[in-house]
Amino acid sequence: MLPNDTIFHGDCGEVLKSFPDNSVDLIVTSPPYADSRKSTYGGIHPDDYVAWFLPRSAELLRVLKPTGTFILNIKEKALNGERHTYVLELILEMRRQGWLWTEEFVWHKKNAYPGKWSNRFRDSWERCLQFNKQRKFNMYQEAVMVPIGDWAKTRLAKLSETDKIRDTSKVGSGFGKNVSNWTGRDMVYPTNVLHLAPETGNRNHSATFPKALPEWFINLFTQEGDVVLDPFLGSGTTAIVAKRMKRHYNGIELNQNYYDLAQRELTHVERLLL
Amino acid sequence: MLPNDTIFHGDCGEVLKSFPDNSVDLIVTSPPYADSRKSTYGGIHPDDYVAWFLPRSAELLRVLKPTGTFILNIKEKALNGERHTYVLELILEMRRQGWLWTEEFVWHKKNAYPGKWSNRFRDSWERCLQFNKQRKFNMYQEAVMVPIGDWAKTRLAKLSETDKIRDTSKVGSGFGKNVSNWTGRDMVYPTNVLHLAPETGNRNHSATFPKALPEWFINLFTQEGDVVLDPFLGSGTTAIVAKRMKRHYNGIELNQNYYDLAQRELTHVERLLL
DNA sequence: GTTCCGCATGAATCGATAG
DNA sequence: ACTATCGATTCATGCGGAA
Repeated sequence: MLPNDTIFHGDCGEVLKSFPDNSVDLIVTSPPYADSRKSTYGGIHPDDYVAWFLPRSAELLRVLKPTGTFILNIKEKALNGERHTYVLELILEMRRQGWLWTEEFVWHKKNAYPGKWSNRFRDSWERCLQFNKQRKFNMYQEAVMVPIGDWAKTRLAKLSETDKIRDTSKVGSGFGKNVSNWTGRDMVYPTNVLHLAPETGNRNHSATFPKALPEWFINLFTQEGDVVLDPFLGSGTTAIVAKRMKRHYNGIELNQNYYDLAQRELTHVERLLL
Repeated sequence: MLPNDTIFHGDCGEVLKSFPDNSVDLIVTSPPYADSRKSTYGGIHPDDYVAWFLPRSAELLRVLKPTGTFILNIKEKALNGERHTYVLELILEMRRQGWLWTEEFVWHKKNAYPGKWSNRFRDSWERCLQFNKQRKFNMYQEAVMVPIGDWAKTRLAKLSETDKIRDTSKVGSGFGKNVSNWTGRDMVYPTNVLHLAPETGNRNHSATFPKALPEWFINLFTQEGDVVLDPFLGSGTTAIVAKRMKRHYNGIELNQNYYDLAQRELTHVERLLL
């Protein structure tokens, strides 16, 4: 049996072995980027990244339902003046593993990390790779429809966290539907480019994973009561968002501090929702 | 000798052989996309694309100056419900050929044409892959600076004491800043995400390659008098823009109709410039 | 309660210098 | 020669306290 609404402390490559086959509707995660969070994770060298990731993605392939989706938020770093190729190689290897590479969304980060270099500009986008087990999968496009016009800037990016909490408690059906309630029929489907600002104010976790990102994919690929898994949970963003949206969550986190933090946050959120 | 301001009729794989080594400052092109412009180009199947492209990129590597840059505007198509992997494979193979993969710019097409599919949204972005021969290349960043955001007006109006010195981040990210460095700035450097609307008006060429795209890269990677090459010239956009910007151009086009069209347009532009 | 304003923060990368 | 560490660079946001 798949445990519901649980987070685990450990390496997802190990923890996932206790999960049953075909039990998760959506995996959405942002794994540790190569060599970047050295102080908190082991710091995997770019050259070793694919070999490190593949056993874990094999487990993810096993636990995902045939109609489910895997969203992988990742970006290769620049090394010796070049973009490293490990993400490209990862896509090719995951296909050999049995995954279908359905789509690549662009997450455009408006307030990207500052800096100036002689040979490149600031990197203001990341990949959100969509993988599936089969060509037919669950997708609820109506749940992420947006007002005609500049959808992301005017709606998604501007909603503050308190706005979302208020809306959730009032309507209780997730934030995408609320938007459609307000604006009536002038709605269109979005594109594969997402405009979201990373949250820079989080003092507890160095990696910015804005709530709106998992929220958008949870709306798009799941319904209420479905199971969302984040095998690299970090400070718990995905689980918190899933819980608020009335989905079941499962999360795995290796780092003790993040695990504790996620536990605390989730307890807090669950109390709020009662 | 490299001919200046000339366009050639033929396959660039052949025509380029008459070009001398190390003679071009910037190559910017949008090659025929796999299998998409079948009626006009032969239609290379996605599975054959890499093998078709590599001999041509080998010639491009030869003719490019060591300080030069190659910008390849390309996007893989969706086939059987998946994104095809030929662009990823092409990047890996071009590196084996000797290219450095310096950067991947995202061209966000704001007015992407509408459409609805059961398993994906509209594709509103394309890759602009930057390749170089060596880690040191010519880049004129000042030429593409953009106006600073509105935030600066209020933020920089009054500086605190910490704003005037180098203030190191407390979280150990190693990032320090001196806010007073920004005062008096009107223009800032852009990021690696380009926001340009495709031009819809050109009925003569099936691929939309807006003038602003080659223009931006010509500004960034060349100075007046430099040589710009487009080995898949199409209706001549790159050559026309280069000419207007006082760069020398060379173009190659296989299709007779596009070749004639580009000739006519260029004659017209050159007359205007006199 | 609402708006305004000050301020810390961030999945970064390169080149130089040191071991 | 090859790796490790360190300093320099600089944009836009959301939060919290003040008005």
